[in-house]
Amino acid sequence: MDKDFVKEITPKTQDFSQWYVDVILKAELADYSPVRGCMVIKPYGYSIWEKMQQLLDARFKATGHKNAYFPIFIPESLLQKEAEHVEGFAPEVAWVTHGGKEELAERLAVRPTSETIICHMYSKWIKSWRDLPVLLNQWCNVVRWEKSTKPFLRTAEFLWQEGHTAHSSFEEAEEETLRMLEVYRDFVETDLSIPVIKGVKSENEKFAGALKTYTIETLMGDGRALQAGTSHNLGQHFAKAYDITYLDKDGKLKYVWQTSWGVTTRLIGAIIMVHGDDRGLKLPPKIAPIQAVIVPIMGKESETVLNKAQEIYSILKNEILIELDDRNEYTPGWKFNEWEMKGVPVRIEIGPRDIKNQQVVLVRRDTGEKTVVSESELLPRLKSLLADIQINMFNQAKEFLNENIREVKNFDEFKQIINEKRGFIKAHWCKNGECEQKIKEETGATLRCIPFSNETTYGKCIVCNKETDTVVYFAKSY
RNA sequence: CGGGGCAUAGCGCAGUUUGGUAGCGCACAUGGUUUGGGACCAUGGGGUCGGGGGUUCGAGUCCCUCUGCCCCGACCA
Repeated sequence: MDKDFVKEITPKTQDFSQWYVDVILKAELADYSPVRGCMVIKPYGYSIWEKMQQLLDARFKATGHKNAYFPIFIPESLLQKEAEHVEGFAPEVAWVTHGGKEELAERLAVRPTSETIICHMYSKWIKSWRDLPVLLNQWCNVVRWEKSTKPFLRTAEFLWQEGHTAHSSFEEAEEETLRMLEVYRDFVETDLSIPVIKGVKSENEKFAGALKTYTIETLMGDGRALQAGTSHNLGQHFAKAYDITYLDKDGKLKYVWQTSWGVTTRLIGAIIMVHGDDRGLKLPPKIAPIQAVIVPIMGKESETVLNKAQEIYSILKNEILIELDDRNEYTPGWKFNEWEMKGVPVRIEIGPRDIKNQQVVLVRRDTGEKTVVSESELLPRLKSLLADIQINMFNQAKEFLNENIREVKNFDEFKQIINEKRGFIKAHWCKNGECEQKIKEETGATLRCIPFSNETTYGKCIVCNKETDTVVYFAKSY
């Protein structure tokens, strides 16, 4: 029961990167396109994104945000107003220089992110303290001319949501930044079953133009970290560059305080790399476009079996996301493999034997465990099974994360673990950028985040030996 | 952008050393038998051998060049 059922997928342990690409192609999540660095998200992959959109959008609405849409093109002059921001994004901006045959008077950037154009509009819209806060979100595509790409994790064009808010005080902006980080944590942990580490980015790693960047960091199956979502407190950097001012209650003209936050289709890559196994994708029920699939085992009594399968399908379809695989050209075994590859959380088998006993067989994708359930109890059992899978997948991933967080006391130990085991390394750090840089240069690991924590432990910076109370996470990352 | 590898049917490959009729497995189509972990038989369709240029009577094969993809670094969600 454990291996060799799916020959088309390279085993994870043999070549993790190849395994990842195999799963994407075999599960029909995406395909390569004729455009360098750009992929096609196929219907099955896109339906996962649609579920993410639903689940996140509901949370954004619940926290008072409204959706809007801003242009994909940004005039060069507008992009250049915030110095740090331009410098950060300049190397990966795509430019439109012509409209038809006419050369444009001013080049247009294809948005790498929308702070600049949104800030331009905010400066027109915001006049009074009564206009604040502004709480907007945009679902769109962005383009970053990346040098090396990988499906979902890093593509030249990708889909995301970007929240952009404006507030009347630092405290309020900070509160919003942390609120949305918590929304992301809740979404990723509850709905995607992926445990995260919440924290703040170092000065070197923060978003270009931000005051502070908060992050949720996750760990992939090969021991590399992945930034799963970020929330930025932009301070007044953009407000000053784009002249976003309002007249406050006290009659004084003041700059607004801003935030921005985003998650992307990269999260689909995270689901694959955190949960997937040698048989393919494994989807947490809450994000699965198909939560259960009915595979009828037809044989000689095909009509009876199919009728029963259809009857069960029509009852369940109002309750969960379910599909009936009544294709006659494939054998049950073939279908089992196919749906496992696609990560469907539960398979329902119905065959002649089951009909005789008024039962069905439930098989869970996360553990492979089979249970026989009487037909009358099917719905409640199925619902509790889905809930159980959701939690079990989180627990499995959490266990893996915990096993792969290692605390080190010195740089030698650090290097050894990065080379042999990867994962997150917890270490004391003196908050000096040079020590951080040295670690990056000598090991390839970066400072992923400074975790939120109420405990303070004193120790020595693993690079310079200076006494410090700060413990941070390092890892090799995607 | 540096280092390495690969490119022949939808996919995986052989053929390249030694130039001489484009092959195999899977997938696909049709018909039949099957169906509780990738069934079988029969018949059939599908190729500018990644693109361009060159050498040659003749190039998948030799030479030059461009492009794409994968892996490892640097840069990034």
